[in-house]
Amino acid sequence: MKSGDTRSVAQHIEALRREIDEHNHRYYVLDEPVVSDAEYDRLMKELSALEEAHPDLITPDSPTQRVGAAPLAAFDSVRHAVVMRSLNNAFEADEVRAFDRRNAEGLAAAGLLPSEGGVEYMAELKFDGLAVSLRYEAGQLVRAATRGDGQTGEDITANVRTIRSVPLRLKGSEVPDVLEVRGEVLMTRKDFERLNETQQKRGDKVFVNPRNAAAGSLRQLDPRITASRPLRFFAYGWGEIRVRRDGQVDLFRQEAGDAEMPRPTHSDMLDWFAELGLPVNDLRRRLKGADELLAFYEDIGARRSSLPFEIDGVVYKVNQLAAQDVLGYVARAPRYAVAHKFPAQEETTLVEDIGVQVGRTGALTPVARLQPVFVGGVTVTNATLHNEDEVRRKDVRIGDTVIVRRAGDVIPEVVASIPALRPDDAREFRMPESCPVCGSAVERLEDEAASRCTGGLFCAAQRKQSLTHAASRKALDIEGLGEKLVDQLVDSGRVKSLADLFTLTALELAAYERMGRKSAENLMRAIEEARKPALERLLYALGIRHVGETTARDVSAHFGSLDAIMAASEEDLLAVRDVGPVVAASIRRFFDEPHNREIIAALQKAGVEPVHQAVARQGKQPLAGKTLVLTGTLPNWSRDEATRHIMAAGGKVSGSVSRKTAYVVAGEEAGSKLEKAESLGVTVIDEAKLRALLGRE
DNA sequence: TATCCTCGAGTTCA
DNA sequence: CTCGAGGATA
Repeated sequence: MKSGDTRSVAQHIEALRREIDEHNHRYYVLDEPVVSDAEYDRLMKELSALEEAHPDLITPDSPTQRVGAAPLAAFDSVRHAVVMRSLNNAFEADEVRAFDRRNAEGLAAAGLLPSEGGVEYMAELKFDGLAVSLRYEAGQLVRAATRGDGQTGEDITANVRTIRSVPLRLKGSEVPDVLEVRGEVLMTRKDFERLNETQQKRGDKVFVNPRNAAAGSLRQLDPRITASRPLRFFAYGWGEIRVRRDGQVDLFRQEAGDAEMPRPTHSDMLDWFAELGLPVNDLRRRLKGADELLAFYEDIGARRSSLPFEIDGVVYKVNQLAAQDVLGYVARAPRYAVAHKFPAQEETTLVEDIGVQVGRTGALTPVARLQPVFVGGVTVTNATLHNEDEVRRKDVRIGDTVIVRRAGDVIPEVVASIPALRPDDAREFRMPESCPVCGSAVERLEDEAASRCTGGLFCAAQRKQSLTHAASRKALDIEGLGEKLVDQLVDSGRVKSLADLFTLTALELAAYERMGRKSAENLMRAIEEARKPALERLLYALGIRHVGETTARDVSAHFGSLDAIMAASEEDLLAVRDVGPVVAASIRRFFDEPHNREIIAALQKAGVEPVHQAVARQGKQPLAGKTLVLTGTLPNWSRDEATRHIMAAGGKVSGSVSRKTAYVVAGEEAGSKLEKAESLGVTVIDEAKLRALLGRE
């Protein structure tokens, strides 16, 4: 081969590499690709083919060489040229104010008077991932290491090379001779979920959270596995830096207090990293004084759940590097920076016991009694475990340490147990064979997840729950009949069924605890109003299995009176839309039960008479035939109000998003339904748009 | 029969 | 909100 040929091939290869690097940068770092995946693949193929033909021209920084290394036996340890420090934490606003005050005083004492508006800071996100250090020499990525104890970490170069957003060589012609970049490796929530889906399909281990998934992926001895995991990287700091100046190599080490860094402020440094092609997160601000820092914290906190990745707080750093040097370090952490943490969304705690609750339908629900733990802003002591299978699946035992979460939602959830921390005397949960409240037999039907108490209304727990259900807002709406009072009424034997409620007198009520004359009168008035319920409300209040709000409404509208419903055969019932064999049989069985007939007779005797409201509301029906889904908190309407308005306009409100959903109405702190809507391409509107659709401004 | 769409039921803390 | 399960539909 002629040497001229080789040079032109080498030039061609280099040009291809530059082009691919640029596309990589645009795709993985800037998130704005300019070529199709197919075009990108074509370039990669062309490069591979050329390299295959000229193996001598392969260099380690070639984009084809991300996954090259063979599996390791173990990780080598690496000593960091400059220690990787940790940050002091702040949880309260006062601590942040104190931090700002200390900085202002410290700088003033050194003659560095803060500018107008206070000390300048760089505020950034605190990613919930793994801290790593990347070492570039002459622009080439030569080493990547975990944080370890701060002095010494593990060599994870082969794995980090597979992370697409980490450049194998720095961009630009003036790269530093040495640059140690510090940053965080993490996984986005979406990537995490997708990874777990494939893991589950393959029967592989499912990860508890994105952080663990990222940690597990980074600690693979086989880089090919890491390459298949969707990891990301964000740069936020640095260790050793050497830059050539006037032909001389200058050494810059922040900790040594060296005079001049390549750029004078922390934010300039991050901008410089971005110019070198390193991923730097956009959510960073230059701010002045404690008030602006706290406002940033609030703002990020409000957006936390909608960020693509998990963060556990924000970080404030004094922006002037000269000022950072003046403030210096205390013990392991810099004085010029602080991590302002959000309340943890996930915590570990101890399962002290697993109790059992009896629901309205007799379902026995295991509940983990937890050692109180502060998660997501509240102290959690109980968490449902749903059913026996769930306890098995999560392998939660009494005495276990578990991970507890309050995700997007309010309700605490046991995410997983940590078997490694299990004591020898940990006990497995056994579903009791008899009801803990009434002692009746417990049965679990085949193909059902729930175990049920067979005691029916003989069981005090079920009686109480059915009364509470009947009094609830969507049923008879009896205000003032709370859990405590129901307990007393049932325990005293005064109220055995729904009908007994309507024979109560104010005088009688006053005898119960915490029942003054005023409360008793209010309750009597609420009971009085409940004597004329809409038919669908009464039907719902009866608590027939499989008959909820919607079915009660459909059945009421179809038959028009309680007598007609009671007289309907299973076949008649099947004619109602959305009523199938199971629901029809359940309704028929309820009214065949002599005890239930007695209760209804007693209700009628007590003057309870349902009215069938003709809902034949004329007028405009702009949402006729449309299904809407509500999520989050609307600015002016409650969920119920919005539902009423939508129904009045002929629309339906459903609880879950599907392709048939016409609109998703999203308010503040919208949850997973918003994401689902976006993935299905369903139109998302806000309250104002909904009002416009309803024809009211 | 499989798949999608809804509905029902249970649930925490302040 | 999420899961389980019933009902409708292809």
